[in-house]
Amino acid sequence: MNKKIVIKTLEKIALLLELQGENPFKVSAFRKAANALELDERSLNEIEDITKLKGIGKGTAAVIHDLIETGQSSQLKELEDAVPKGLIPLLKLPGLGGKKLAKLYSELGVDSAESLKAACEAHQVQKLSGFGAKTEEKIMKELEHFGERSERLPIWYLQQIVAEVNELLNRIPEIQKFSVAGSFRRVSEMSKDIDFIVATEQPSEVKDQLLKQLVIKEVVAAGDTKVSVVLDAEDPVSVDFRLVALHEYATALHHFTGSKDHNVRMRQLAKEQGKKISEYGVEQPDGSIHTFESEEEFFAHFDLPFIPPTVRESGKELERLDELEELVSLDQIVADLHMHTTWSDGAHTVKEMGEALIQRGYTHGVITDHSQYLKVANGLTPERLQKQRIEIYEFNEAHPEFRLFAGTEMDILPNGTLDFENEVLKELDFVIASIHSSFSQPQETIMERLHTAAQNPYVHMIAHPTGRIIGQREGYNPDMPQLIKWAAEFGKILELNASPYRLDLCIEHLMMAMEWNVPIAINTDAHAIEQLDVMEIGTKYAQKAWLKKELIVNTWSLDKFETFIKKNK
DNA sequence: GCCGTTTTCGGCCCGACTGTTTTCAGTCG
Repeated sequence: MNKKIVIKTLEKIALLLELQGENPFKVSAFRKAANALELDERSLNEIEDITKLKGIGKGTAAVIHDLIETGQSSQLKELEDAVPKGLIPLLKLPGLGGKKLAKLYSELGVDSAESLKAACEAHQVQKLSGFGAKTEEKIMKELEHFGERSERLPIWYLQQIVAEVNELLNRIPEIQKFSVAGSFRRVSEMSKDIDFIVATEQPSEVKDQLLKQLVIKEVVAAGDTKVSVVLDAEDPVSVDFRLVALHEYATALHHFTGSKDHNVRMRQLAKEQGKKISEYGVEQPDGSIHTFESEEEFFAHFDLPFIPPTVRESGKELERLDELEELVSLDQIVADLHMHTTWSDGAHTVKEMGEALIQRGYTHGVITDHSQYLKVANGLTPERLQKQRIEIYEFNEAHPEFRLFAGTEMDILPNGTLDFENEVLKELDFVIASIHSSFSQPQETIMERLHTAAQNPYVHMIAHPTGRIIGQREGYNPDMPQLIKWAAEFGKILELNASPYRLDLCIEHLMMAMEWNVPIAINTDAHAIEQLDVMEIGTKYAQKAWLKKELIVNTWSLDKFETFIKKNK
């Protein structure tokens, strides 16, 4: 039995229980069980007693055994019979959870977006207890955009899918080389599908393996050059696999990485030289087909430097070749200025995070746990902050080759004040100010809050300045041109939060910040060591905005950084 | 449903927010 299927089954049961309005703790028990399995590195066969795993008890173990023995879960089947399929996507409507949907279903027979809409239009919904006219109105409004929602999927969601597929492709011995392509490779915020280029001499064997090992909802095409499927994930994802010969790999990768406009521009350029580009190679004036070992060689064939996928967008990049060298790349990053530890809501200790930074070859970093206001995140009081500082300085004594700074991610409170007094802030090496609450205040109020932070002499940086979550929420809608001007005026850093959930600032605002010479810090906001990896996404995203590396604070040397953070003291 | 124990039942993160209510349930992060 495939462990993935077990995990998915437990998660599906949780979802359906939720829709029945079940006890939320029971629902989360199934999710926890799924999570426990996911976190355990062993395969199902290697786990002797599954109930020994924290989070798996009698009930969930029974589901798992049922699944292993019979190949299916009777509990899931029962639930699927009891809960209409059309209700599942409705859980995504903001304001509708399991209980409300359960009520809509049992009282009004709502079982799909269509029937929900009809019930709203007939003003049936507002008659239910717990519902009112406002709720009904809100549901109707949300339903308008409902269909469009899943057409494009956010990078943070696709990232997990890509990681899983990568792992699978790695395990197929007939595959010589592979890479993700398409807009995901270009680090787009949203993509409608995922493309993979696979080099192999045995396409039909690879095809069979793919069809066998992927968790597939629908097979769209299954030939020897292209396998196209819809994966059965939480949000179904279209994935195309292009199977090519090794010598075609570079041109295929380039072709399917796009963008369309970039390819058009490249083909124009080729035509001027009497050549023709296709996914299979470059046709020379004499009709012969030229192929390449790598994309670098491909570009060199046209006397071009390597153009990173991230900037292959409008075609205009071919006129900005001299700027390519100024773009930031991961190996120039020497610091991470925003991360959490077990002192607040992080998973690893100060020591563990610090050592992880050293291992990445960084020269310095800042520990920035949450401040006292954020009680759910176990935010630090001034007293705990002081204790933490001792731990940080002890770390520095033990690691003279590296420098860890003591910082905070301090909340900008809803009432416009800061979570710490200046007395507290001035003891810290680095101060981040962030908004985590009352997103729906009017812009004017939000800007007053941000202004307080921007003009405070002890604040160094504003983190995730808009508060957006890609594809999920807009954030608190600050007046960004104004905030950027303040940052320039008061000498503050603005963050490019590298988490794929955020990528905040966005490209447009990064470009604006660059015009104003505002320094940008690309930070992971890591809550665990593994999340330090998102620095790669962050630097690639910075490339998309053509951000010049001298403006990027974490390419600065330790000396330069230290001079900058001390200048206000 | 799981866990842990002051060992078989109460807590599970918990507080803000919203839209209902008229003291609170459901949702959300």
